[in-house]
Amino acid sequence: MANRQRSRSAETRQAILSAAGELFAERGYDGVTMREIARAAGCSHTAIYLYFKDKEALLHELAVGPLTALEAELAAALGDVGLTPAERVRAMGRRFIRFGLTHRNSYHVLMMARAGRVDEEEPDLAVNALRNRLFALLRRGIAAMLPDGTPDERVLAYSRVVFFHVHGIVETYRLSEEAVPALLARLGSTFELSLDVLLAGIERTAAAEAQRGGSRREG
Amino acid sequence: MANRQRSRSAETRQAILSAAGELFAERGYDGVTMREIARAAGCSHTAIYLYFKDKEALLHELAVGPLTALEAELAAALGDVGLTPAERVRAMGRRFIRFGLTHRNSYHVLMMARAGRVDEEEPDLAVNALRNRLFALLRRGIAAMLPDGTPDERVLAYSRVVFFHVHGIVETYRLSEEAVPALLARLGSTFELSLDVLLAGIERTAAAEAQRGGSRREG
DNA sequence: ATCGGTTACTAACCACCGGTTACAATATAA
DNA sequence: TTATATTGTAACCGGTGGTTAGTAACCGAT
Repeated sequence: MANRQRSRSAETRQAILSAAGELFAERGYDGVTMREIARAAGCSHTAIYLYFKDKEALLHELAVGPLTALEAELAAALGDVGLTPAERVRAMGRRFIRFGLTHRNSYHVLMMARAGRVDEEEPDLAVNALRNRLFALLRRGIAAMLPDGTPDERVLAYSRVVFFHVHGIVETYRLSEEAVPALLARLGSTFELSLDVLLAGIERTAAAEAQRGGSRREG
Repeated sequence: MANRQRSRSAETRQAILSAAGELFAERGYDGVTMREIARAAGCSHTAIYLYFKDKEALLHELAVGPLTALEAELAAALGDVGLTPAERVRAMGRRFIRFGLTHRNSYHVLMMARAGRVDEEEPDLAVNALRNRLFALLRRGIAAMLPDGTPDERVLAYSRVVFFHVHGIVETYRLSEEAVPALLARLGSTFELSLDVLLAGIERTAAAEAQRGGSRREG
């Protein structure tokens, strides 16, 4: 049987993936060359192209796992019935921030996936679908904390606001040399304050909006 | 006299700067090569190294002007006595966002300037000083809208929160293909909502904090 | 046992990058 | 006119991501 060849191939593929994962995490996507990955994986750099279309495809494949895990985390936060709607959004924000700081390369893939690619095939689509699902989870969380009957368009707007905020936090420290635990020890309370401000602001603004809308409907 | 040479040299230098400015704005720093800049400037790529240490120094020199203009804009917003403190912070946020979206490369320089460089000389320091001054302006704006007697440490924390937010907006659309006017037409009201949420959240959170602090002091 | 085809892989190469060096042309000062 | 800066370039360096032509090992079938 062809098991011998098959497993050899799978091992090489896995070695490439592991090596690339470690190196990307250590020094970032641009800071790592295909030759380095190959050296760490114990093959020539051309062998990588047998298993992955190009460097970016390698990164994409590495990102899908963590991103799927993030999706599960956000879904869990969204479904936590022991929390108020606002607390659920806070939990989602916290997890999103922690994820972004921990899996910097995966986060980058998530953000940089071009929305409207035509010429590509699978991997970009997978990431795009993932991104849409993540944003949908966020929207559901936001919708639950807004007054009943808030129109979809407003839910979308508030979701964007939340995204801007947490994305800003992640981006601010994405390239920091500081390890995540140290970063959270130093700035965790600032991040919490940030979420405080965000949620309080949404509640207040949305309430004012609802009141305006209500009185306008009455008048 | 040496005017002939001097002006020739100045012209070449300026041609390089103009070409690089246009190309960077069009296709981004990484998307442009020194050879392209040289071609557009009408010289060989090695000539660029006569006037600029390296590609990054070219970008830095291009960024100093716009960043200084931003500083003036923020200072003007901060000094606008016709506005309430919160409105002044809103004006600063608006200008910061517009700047970030309009001068994407300069913005990038501002954000990426490594804080603690040892081996570098002038240009990095200039950008760093600029960044510190910009953040100081923001802090003064925030301090004015917080309750009297808010400790510096809290002012800093709230300033970070504001920065996270506006930075998140800029980062979200930094790589968008959309032109700035189109972007603002489509999302300007979302950005305004975002600033609404941010300012309302700060006021509410800071008030709650002050009350806690006050009652604690009283008790 | 061996032969043909598939699989797994690589050496050599491509065009290009940012940056350096050794050298030519020209304008200026003496 | 001659010596010296100034201004510029061609050729090169080590490196990149990626391609291609070719090889060695394995596999199933005769």
